Parts: sequence; structure tokens; C-alpha cells
Amino acid sequence: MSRRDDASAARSHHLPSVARTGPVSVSPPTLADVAERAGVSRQTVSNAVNNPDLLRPDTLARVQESIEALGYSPNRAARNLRTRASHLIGMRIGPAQEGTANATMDRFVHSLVETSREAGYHVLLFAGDGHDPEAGYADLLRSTAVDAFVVTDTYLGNPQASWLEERRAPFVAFGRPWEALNSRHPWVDVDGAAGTELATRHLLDKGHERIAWIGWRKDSRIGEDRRSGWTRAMHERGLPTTGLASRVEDTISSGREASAHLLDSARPSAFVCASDTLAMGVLHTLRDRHLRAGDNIAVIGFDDSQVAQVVPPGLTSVRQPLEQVAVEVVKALEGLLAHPPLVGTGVMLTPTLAVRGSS
Amino acid sequence: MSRRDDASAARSHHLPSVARTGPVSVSPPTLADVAERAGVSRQTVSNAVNNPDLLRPDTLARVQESIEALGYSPNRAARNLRTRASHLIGMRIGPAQEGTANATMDRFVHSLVETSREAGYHVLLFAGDGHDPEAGYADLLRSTAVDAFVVTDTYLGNPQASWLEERRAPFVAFGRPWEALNSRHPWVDVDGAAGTELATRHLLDKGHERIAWIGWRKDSRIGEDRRSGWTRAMHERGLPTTGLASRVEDTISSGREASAHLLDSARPSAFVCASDTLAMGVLHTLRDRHLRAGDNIAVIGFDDSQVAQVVPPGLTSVRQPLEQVAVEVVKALEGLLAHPPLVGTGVMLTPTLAVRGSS
DNA sequence: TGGTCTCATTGGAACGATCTAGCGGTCGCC
DNA sequence: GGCGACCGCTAGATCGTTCCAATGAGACCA
Repeated sequence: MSRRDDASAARSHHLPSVARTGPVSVSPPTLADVAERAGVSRQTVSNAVNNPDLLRPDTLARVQESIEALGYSPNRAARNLRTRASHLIGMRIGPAQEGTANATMDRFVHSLVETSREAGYHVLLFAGDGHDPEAGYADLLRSTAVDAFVVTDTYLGNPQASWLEERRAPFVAFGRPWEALNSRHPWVDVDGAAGTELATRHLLDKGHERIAWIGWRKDSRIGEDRRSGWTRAMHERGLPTTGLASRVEDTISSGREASAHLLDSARPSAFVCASDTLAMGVLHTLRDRHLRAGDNIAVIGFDDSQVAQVVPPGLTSVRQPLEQVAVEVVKALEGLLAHPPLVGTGVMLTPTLAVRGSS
Repeated sequence: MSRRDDASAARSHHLPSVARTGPVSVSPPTLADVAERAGVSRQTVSNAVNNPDLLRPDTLARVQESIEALGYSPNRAARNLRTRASHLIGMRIGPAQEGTANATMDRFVHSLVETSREAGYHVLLFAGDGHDPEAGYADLLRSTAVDAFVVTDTYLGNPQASWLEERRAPFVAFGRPWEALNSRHPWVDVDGAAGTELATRHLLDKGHERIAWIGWRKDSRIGEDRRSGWTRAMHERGLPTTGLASRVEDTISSGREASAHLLDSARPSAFVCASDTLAMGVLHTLRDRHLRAGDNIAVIGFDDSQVAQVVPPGLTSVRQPLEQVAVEVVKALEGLLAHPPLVGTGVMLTPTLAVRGSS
């Protein structure tokens, strides 16, 4: 205790002299400082913070007063070392994709940060090494810098997910395990087919019958899933889909070319697209031909990106409930970290349709 | 040492039995494990990691072989505790703003994550408590969870910056200290006036003479700065600016109304806007009046957001060099953490113009 | 009175890393 | 020959917290 006293004294004796002029910030108070002030042991202060109901009410009040007065909060590093937990969630962000309308991830990150704060977690961002996607994960894992990961880019066969699963690293995926059906990790996803079905029905209800589809290449499971919603809604009303679909890359120019081609070959009165990026390609074509989205022809995108919200006359778009996704992801993480042997389960959410001028 | 042996043995004895089936992940190897395998002391392994040139080459090789074989990386929590540094940079993200074209922060976050990785730092995101913006900062600061902050939203009188400065918390601002001229923290900013000047000159060179300005309200320092670039370029060519400017809120509808009003009252042939959001408002008005951006009339925005990149026919926009900003921010952070008494200095960068169909 | 049980609190050990002081040996210098 | 500096490496202390076993005080019952 005397050592502690000395240390405290050394610190607080600095304070008056350098508080206004010195460049060095003073060390924050520690458990021992609070304990001494409150006249209890370190452990009691620790309990006051972590298990308040173990203390007698009057002791608790005294300790809390000291905590307040000194402005104490537990040192993260020391706590992490002892408890073997960092209360950090790692999330990898891919390279920024310019020229696309994809703002899904940004909206999701926002929601995730908000939600995990309420659960006592912070979000640690890391970048992928270009040629070695797993490097970032491995490093954070071995140095026990994060408690768990959130994996978002499960589009392409989900290599990270299986890599993490092999190493028994705790993680939750945003996106269902398309191929690896035997995987046992928790996941949360949005029912894309339900979204495009919603979009197609919306157009059908407006009287459209020749509704075209512009989606992604056939090897994209997400693309095929979204496409199936369109087919389902069309067939439900006994309408044909042949000749009305196009599958291309997820770029503006692909959407532009595909829509031009479809307009010539199939004369659709509306387009449903697998992404806002493709929908913007359609808008380019309409502009080229002096057609007006919403007046002459309807267009619906997917993601409800900022672009959809601000482009004239407003792009109707399928909106993923990312706030809910974040909530479910954090819920799954908490379950995972509380009792690891829990078997992984999936949660499927339903999107909504943000209706704007383009339809 | 024998305690260490016991602990290792306890751990590794678990390994074969549960490696494939057990739910509990095994503890990663520690310094002591590596030391024992290499036949050296813990400190020597530590040196091999942090000061390799202190070791004899053969010892170094032996230690590195052990590190490799065991897959060791230093435990972050322990290192942080001892060195009183977390190698984390805190950055607050505000509430997601829907309905605007502002993607600046997202692009910046990407760049910051990439750049700080190279400098050995990770980015910790945290959300602002709605009514108490400083709460998040205070908490992270007192618990020594981050080494420094990056402050980005310096628009509104910069309350965070002065709050942090008072507490002598290390931070770097993206955005100059507009009001607090006596502030001593490092900052990085982009010369907005140079950007709008560039934009205006571009239009002048195309033959436009009646170029209108749509900016933010007069109490926005950034808005006035950007406006000054337009005025400068116009006056330089002896052109008047009176009656050609409008100052409104940063929303689509404000831009829409302002541009409609200006078109009626001043008949401009081009618009320079303080943001992409306002520029999108102009595009709305043009659509309403069956005018075509780029053909009948030119429009230039500010930020080079995704919207600008994908909207037909492409919105010319002033592009902030966010990658460079991130590099300078990280550079300033490193300086700050290496020698705190360094006096804060500012770095001003110059934007470029991304020319697209709208001009 | 003495024994058992609970309750609130305590001191010491431990987490895994780095810091500090210091070891014996060799070298260069006056 | 004596002195100090340097080399490569080591043992012990230390960072601030939580875990663990044990403490003394009091209540209760026999």
C-alpha cells in the first residue's frame, strides 16, 4: 500500500505545477487511488464496479462517491489482460469501390457501432491486405486484440468464414452461408428474393406487365436469389419472363448497355434491378433516349443507397433493414461469447420498399 | 520458470484432445513459451520482436524460428498495459445522415484505416451519445483505450476540439480551427476556396459568364470559404457576382428551390455549388423544367461523392484528396505521440476537379 | 459457551508483456 | 596495468486489473 501511496503522491504532486503548462498528460487514477480515498481495499472497488450487489449499500455509496470525485474508469488494458477479453469487435472493410452506388456497408457500420455501444462493445476497423485477405484476421486473432469478428463480404464463396471457422474464431456473418451448408456459425441475412418480389408486385399493381430484370452474373448466389423474387412475382400473375432478363457485371456501364438492349428487344415498361448501381445504369440509358424515369418508364433499384435518395426524380429501391441486422448481429455475438458451444443459428429479415419518383 | 512450464503444459495438454471437437479455443502461445523453445530468456524474445538489432544474428534466427513455429504474436493487452499505449486511434462517427450526398466521411474512414495500418495503428469507431457529444471521448480517454483521436466534424465551432485541448488529449483535426486561432493542435484541411475557384475557372474557360453560386448559410465558415473561391474567380475576369448567389441549408430541397429562384431572377448558364447535395437539388430543378444538365446548363458540385459519379450524365465535382489527408493526419499523429511538446501545425492540401457530363 | 453458516471485505497471486539494473567478458585508451 | 565503455543476454520488478482463498464479524441454533 505504501508503494501505491508514493506513486499516487508522485502523480498528484505533479498536477498543480504542470496542469496548465506542461505537455505531459497526467496519469488517470487507478483502483488503488479510489480504494485509498474510500478507505476500502482494491478488490472492493473492483466489486463496486463489476458486482455492485456484493457490497453493503453504505460502502457502495462511499466507493461510488470516490469514483465520481476522482473521475475513475477502469484501465482497459489491465482489465483486458486479466479477463482475456477486449470488448472489441473486429470488422474488415474492403477497398473503397468508387463508381458504384453501394453504400450498404457504410450504413451497416453506422448501425453496428451504435448497437454494439449499447452492448458494451466497440468496433475496430481493419483493412485487408491486398493479396492476403486473411492476414488481418490472423494478426488480430493471435494477439487477442478482438473478441470476435463480424464478416460482411460473404458474396464470393465466403472464404473468410470457413477460414475463421477452422480456427474456431468467434464470428457472426452478415450474409448466409450460401455454399457451406454444414457451417455452424451464426449468421444474419436479408431475404433478397422477398425484396425483389415486393418491388415487382409494386410495379404489377401499378399496371405494368412487361417488367424486365437486370441482375448479376449467374455465378452470384445473391444475384440468383434476388432474381427468383422477380420470377416468382411474374409467374404468380401468369406473366412470362423469357427475354426479359439480363445478367451482367455490377457496374453502371453494364446496366446501361443491358437496359438499352432490353428496350430494343423486349420493349419493357419497367425495370427491376439487383442493385442501385445497375438501376443508375438504366437511368443513363433513359437519359440518352430522352425518356423520363417515372413518367415513361419505371425503375427500381436495390439497397436504398444515398444515390437512390437524391437522384432526380428519386429512385424507388429495396431497403435492407440494416439497423435490425446490426441488432441481430450483436445479439448473436453476445450469445456466442457468453456460451461458445451454442450451435450457430441463422436469422432472416425482410426488406421494405422505399417508393420514390422513379416508379 | 517452473510455474511457466506448468502453465504451458496444462495448455498444450488440452490441445490434442479438444483441437477438433472442443468449443473452447486454446490459449495462444506467450513470450515464455517462445523463450523456452528457443532456450533464451523472455526478455530476449521481447527484444527479438521489438529491437532485433540488439541480438546476435544466430540468436535472432533461433528465436524467430520459434516464433514462427509456435505462431506467436505479442498479447496486445499485456503490451498495452506495460507501455501505456494501445496503438488505437479513436474516431467518432456521427449519426448517419440520410438524404444527403455526403460520402466524404466514408471515403476518409477508408483511407484512414489503410494508412494507419501501415503505421501500426488500428481505428476504433465510436458513436456519439445524442445529447452529450463528449461522453464517448471522455470514456475512452479515462480508460486509456485509445492513444489519440481524429476529430472530423469541425464544422460547427469545433466544440470537441477545444474540449479535447483543455484536457490535453492528443488529437489531430481534419478541418482547420476556424474560430479558435490560438489552438495548438495539429490539423489537416483542404483548401475549399481553391476548389471552387478551380470549378469556376473551368466554367469560365468553357465560355460561361453568368455563373451562379449556391452555398451554405452565412454562419458556416466552410461555406463562406468555398464561396470566396467563386467570387475570386469571377472578379478576376471582371464579372459581377451580385444577384447570382444564394445561401441556404445543405439539403436537396433547398438546392432545388434556390436554383429555381436563381434561374428565374438571374438566368445563369451554370451553377457552382458548395456540396453535391445542393448540386443534386439543381439537377432536380433542371429535370422539372425539362432542361438537361451538360447540354443546356452546367452544374458543378463539391465532394465527388458516389452520387456525383453515378448520376446521369455524371456530375462534375470538386474532389478532396482524402487519401493525402489521411496520410497527413497519420503523420501528424505519429509526431504527436512521439514528442508531445511539439507545437501544433497545420497542413493545407489542394483539391482537384473531377470533370463529368454535367459541365 | 461453542459450533456452523452466511456476509462483507481483504491480501496476495496472476494475467503477459516491457523496463531497469546488472551479469561476465572483451575491447580500446592513456 | 587500470579504467571505462560496450556487448549480448538475463532475472526480477512492474503496469492495473480480476480471481482465489481466506479473514473476522455477526446471526442462529443446539
